[in-house]
Amino acid sequence: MTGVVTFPRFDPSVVADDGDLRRFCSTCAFSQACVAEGMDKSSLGDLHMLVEHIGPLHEGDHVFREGDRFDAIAAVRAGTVKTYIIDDDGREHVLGFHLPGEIIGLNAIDGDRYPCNAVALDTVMLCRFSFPKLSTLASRLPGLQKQLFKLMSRDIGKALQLAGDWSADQRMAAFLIEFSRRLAARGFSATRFRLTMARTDIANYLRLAPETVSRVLKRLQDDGLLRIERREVELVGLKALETLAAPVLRD
Amino acid sequence: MTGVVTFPRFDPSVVADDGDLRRFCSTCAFSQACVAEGMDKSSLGDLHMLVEHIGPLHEGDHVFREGDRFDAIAAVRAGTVKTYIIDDDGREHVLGFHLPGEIIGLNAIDGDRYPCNAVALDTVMLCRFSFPKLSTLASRLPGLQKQLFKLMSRDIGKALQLAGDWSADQRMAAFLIEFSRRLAARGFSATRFRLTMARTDIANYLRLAPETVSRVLKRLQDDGLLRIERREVELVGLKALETLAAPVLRD
DNA sequence: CCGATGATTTGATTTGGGTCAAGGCATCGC
DNA sequence: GCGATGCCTTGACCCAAATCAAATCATCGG
Repeated sequence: MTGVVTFPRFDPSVVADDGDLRRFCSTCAFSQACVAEGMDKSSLGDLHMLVEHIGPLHEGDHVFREGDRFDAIAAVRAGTVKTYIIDDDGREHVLGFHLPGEIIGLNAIDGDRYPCNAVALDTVMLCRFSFPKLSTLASRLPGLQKQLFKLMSRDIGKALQLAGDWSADQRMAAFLIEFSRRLAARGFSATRFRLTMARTDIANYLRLAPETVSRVLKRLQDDGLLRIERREVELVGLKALETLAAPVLRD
Repeated sequence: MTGVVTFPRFDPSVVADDGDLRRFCSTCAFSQACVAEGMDKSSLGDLHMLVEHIGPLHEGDHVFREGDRFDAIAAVRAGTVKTYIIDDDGREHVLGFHLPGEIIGLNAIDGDRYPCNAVALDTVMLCRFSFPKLSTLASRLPGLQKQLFKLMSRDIGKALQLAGDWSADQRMAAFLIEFSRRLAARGFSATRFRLTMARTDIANYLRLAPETVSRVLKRLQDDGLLRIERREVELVGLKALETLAAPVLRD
């Protein structure tokens, strides 16, 4: 890969310096989705009443840690959050990467403590929602309730997808395609982007060794399906990658 | 294993012949849990108003199939339900086994069709809850809403557990211990029980080959951790099995 | 009882991905 | 600039579990 490729990047400072975070939040994916699910727009104010704006958090800062008392879920507003656990042998298991508009903490609702850690991979802004308050509000706003049900249901499906029995190539392709789609849904390029996480994180997410991640990426590059240089990725053979990922993503 | 061991078994006919299914349902785990989450007992009637009793289904009967229009979740009242998908190569991926008191269909809420199949492994009785009606009711009954949130949150955690990177022995031990605990919670023996599913089902659930399941069980038996004869199991070394399963179950 | 059928076990062999070890290559503080 | 640091890649080798093949066992219809 010659001539350094430039990638569109989400720049949190655009938001952070905006001065009116509430205005941003009113257009955030979570609020929008609630409205899409039938929540009256006039209720957005109620929802925003209980939002607490958090951030900016910097790379390595934790949103919460395993064992912390659970009292709130959070919508990522900018940046990437990694959720993970450390097992008895000190191995890290990455549970997910969370992009702007996505919710973290849904797996903590059952139980009074967070069952995992959440750490910022870059500069992160969050909307924090007290969960007791949110569920009280959800009783009054069916659109909000429905959106919460949907989000949790989706997370079950995503986790089961990850749990499936797939080859290293299939896992990697599915990861790249899914990441690409999530970026595209946020207005970024589906074919050129920057990975916000280290190879080790990808490995721990896909349950592979970092060496395997490296080798699979090299193989996909040699086969002309993608170009990758450090964390900059270009998906050249999007179709072929989608075919490879199809059984995992079920589409 | 000489002298045939007898195992306590859940006999659905006891319920099916009871004649008053509603009475049974009023004491089912789901309703009880809603009350435990703060739902007023006087609201049990409202909940039962929208229950539709299904069954008995027999071994091999499907509760729903992938692609069916989603309109209801169901609480297992008796028997065991297996949820699974078939991938492009015709391989079966088992998503879960569901015992009395457990809910199936929660991963279908996001989307208008069931994303998986659900089949009876033995004689099954179900309580069917229209999901639109249930969520409407949940708006009025915070205890019910809370219980639904918790159940879904728990399912996310369970799925992520299954997704972890564990050895065949750890997976098998975790499966047995979890199954044992779920039976114990329903008043059955924690150490002697009958597996309601085939080796192949266990294999497809744990993402192992059936031959591996067989070999792991043999090894655990040779090591004195359990005795198994066809589907009858006795957990002899419960402590040792729990130790083996601990990193998976995180306890 | 008997053959058929499907589930399970057992043995032999293969292999995908892990582990170990060694370099390469950006980035950063001094 | 330059060594230190951490991340990433590459190569050699190994192993847990898969695959392939075949035998055993339980169940069941007739």
